[in-house]
Amino acid sequence: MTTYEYPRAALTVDCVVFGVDEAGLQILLIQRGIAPFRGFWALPGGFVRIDETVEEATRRELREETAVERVHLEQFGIFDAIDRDPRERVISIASYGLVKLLDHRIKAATDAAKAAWFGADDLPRLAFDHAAIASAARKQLQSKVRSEPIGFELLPPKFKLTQLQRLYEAILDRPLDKRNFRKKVLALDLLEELEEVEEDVAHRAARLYRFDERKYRALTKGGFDFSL
Amino acid sequence: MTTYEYPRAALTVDCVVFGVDEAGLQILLIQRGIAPFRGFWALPGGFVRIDETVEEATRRELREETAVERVHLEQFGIFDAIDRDPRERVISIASYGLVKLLDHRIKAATDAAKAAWFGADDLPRLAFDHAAIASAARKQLQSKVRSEPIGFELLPPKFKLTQLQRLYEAILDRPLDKRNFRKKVLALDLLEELEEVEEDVAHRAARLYRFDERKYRALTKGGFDFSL
DNA sequence: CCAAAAGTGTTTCACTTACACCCATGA
DNA sequence: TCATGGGTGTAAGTGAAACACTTTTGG
Repeated sequence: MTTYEYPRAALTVDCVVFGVDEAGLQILLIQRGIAPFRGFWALPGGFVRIDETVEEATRRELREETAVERVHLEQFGIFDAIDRDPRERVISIASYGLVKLLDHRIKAATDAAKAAWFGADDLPRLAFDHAAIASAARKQLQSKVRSEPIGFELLPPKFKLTQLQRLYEAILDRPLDKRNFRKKVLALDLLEELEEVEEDVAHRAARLYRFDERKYRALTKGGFDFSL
Repeated sequence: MTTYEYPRAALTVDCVVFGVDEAGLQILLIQRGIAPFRGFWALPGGFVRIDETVEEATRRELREETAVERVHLEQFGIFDAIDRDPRERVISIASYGLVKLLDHRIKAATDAAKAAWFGADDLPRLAFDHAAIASAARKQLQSKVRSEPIGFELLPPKFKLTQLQRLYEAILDRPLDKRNFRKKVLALDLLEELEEVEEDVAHRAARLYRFDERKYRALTKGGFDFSL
């Protein structure tokens, strides 16, 4: 059991990094410099080293390839088709990541590896089976957002309810009723209403809110329903 | 990219096989014949070969170690702590499996490897991190059973509603109201009511039902709520 | 005063929950 | 006739969905 009868598959991680801006849900891609799929856009990712966990590998690859550092990660699937990589047998563990776009918009563009954001509905042709991975990630995000308040990971610390609503609309890909949305999200009692309001806008200033992680942790034991 | 800078982790699969009988939810374990953890009970599983998918590896290991053949499998997690295997770095992909206990009750006991069923609440001390894997599998099963009718995988083709209710009670680990359960499960319109009834029982004979996979497939696009 | 987004309640309908008794069968 | 599980309906409460106008601000 310390020697092996069989050759091993290689293990990689791939990560679908989501951000949201005015244009909706965005995904971070890198352009490959080497074959196969040279010149194609692809998900950031790479091989898992023997002395790191899967999450550590994912964070390391994101740092190296896209300079993304603060990111909420969730593993969501395994991609293991025998021929998904033409070079050799590679099994990939897929995660999605959520970042506050403003933090990362510029960094990604200035990193050595060519990285860029694309609209989630408007991805270029991707290397390997990355299109399938990205599509699975969106489905997973849609389903996860109903049972956990992960959406807040995508917003700045202070935000207005309209921003939050736009975020959920982008993720769920359907319009939500304003009054019902506010009623429900406030009823969860996870938001702290701040004194501050928006400034310098040509219309009524919006009240700002902050996600109250303390209240969330208190609620989280027992699970709850976040569906909208 | 065809040679590697870094040594590779080994990739394994582990499977939490669930069955249900009168005593409730059961889990299938094998007793280890070799070190480490010699003599301990463990989840069936083993190394993934280079020419098989993760699901194929899981099915192969189940066949080899427990003679379990017909099983509904779902991957649910990755166990990747650096030191989870004392021999070397091993990353494991965990699945749970659902079997009709009657099919497998005897086979498991007669296979070469020593295998046996244990009450899910009454597991022995397990090898490696298998206790954590089994516990995660139960949680996952509880949550999955709310969104998909996987419970039927655990029952014989023809069953009575009381059996189905006992099954859900075993999985969810709480009592359910008989009238509400029947109302809801019939309202889903996934069951075909058979002409046949139970026989040779010392009380009123129960009507038998069959899961209608056709109707399920029709409903499945759009997703639905199976919570009880 | 106009444009643009913020903010606010009520009604309807569907679903969930709680709850107790009679029925059929074999021993 | 008794013991055992099978089978049935209703009322009250909760949550989801639909829906339109007034407020505030800067230009």
